Amino acid sequence: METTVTRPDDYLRQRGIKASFQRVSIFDYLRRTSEHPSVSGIFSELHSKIPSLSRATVYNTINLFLEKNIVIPVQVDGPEARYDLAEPHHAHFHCQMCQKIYDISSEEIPIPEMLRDFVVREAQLHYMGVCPQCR
Amino acid sequence: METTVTRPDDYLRQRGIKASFQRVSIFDYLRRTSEHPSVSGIFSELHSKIPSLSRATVYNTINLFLEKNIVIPVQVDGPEARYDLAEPHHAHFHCQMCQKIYDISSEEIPIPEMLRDFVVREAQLHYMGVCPQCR
DNA sequence: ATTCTTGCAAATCATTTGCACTTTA
DNA sequence: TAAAGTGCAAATGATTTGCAAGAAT
Repeated sequence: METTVTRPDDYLRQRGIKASFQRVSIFDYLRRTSEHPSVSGIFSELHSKIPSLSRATVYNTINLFLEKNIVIPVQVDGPEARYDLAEPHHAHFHCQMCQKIYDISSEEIPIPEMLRDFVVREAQLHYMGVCPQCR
Repeated sequence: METTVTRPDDYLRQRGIKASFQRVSIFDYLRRTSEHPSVSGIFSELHSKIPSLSRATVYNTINLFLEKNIVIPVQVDGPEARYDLAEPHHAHFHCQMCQKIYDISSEEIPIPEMLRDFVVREAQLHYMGVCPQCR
């Protein structure tokens, strides 16, 4: 049995996004990393590969990805927003000491009866506290 | 049977916080409102009652409350952070059109086995999408 | 009297914007 | 080649900081 993984550029084009080198690189990095990076994080990572890369482009791209529901903001108490690829029913643990964000495997998140008349696009389960390394 | 509600100033003192007029007012407003306000929201609301109030004081107070786990940041994709009183196992729905945040009554949120060695201070269940008024 | 809090103004930092240039389809 | 994306630098807006004056114990 063979698994076919959609190529990043096709994935973007399927969503009506022109697959520029910068956008593909950013999407690709988000796919590979588990850092849940901020814009600065993405910028510093890719700046070495793409020296001409500008912060504004990273902001533009992230905003585009947010619009198209390709990424979601991850809850952090801090000055910079941090992002993750949008995968429905995804849980996170945010360490309040070291600011690291862990992915948590969780069962399906239930949609309460109360949200009957709402369009629910995303459900995030978010834990906060102190991770084992910081205790 | 009589219900005793802790007075705001006692609640703060119990947590080692001096109960200044500004702090009590801010805490009190967070208790009364269901706006999940930003710092500007708090400031505009209280500015009429306390004309001398400064934005810096609201920031100081919110940061103090965050440290003491009295408030939590609520996930919003937008420029300003928004806050709510910390009540464990609390769910929110964030409307991506009108930016309103609804409180959702939800069952106890389970703590996954995977977080055995973590100190979990808060668990938030966060839904995003479009509310009935904006559909 | 000492210590902590407030309020102002200036400083900082994240994010957005305008515009000339470059790339993609 | 037309339409859309990029990069720079300046602008904006949220948050933080330094410090003098004020309040609490």
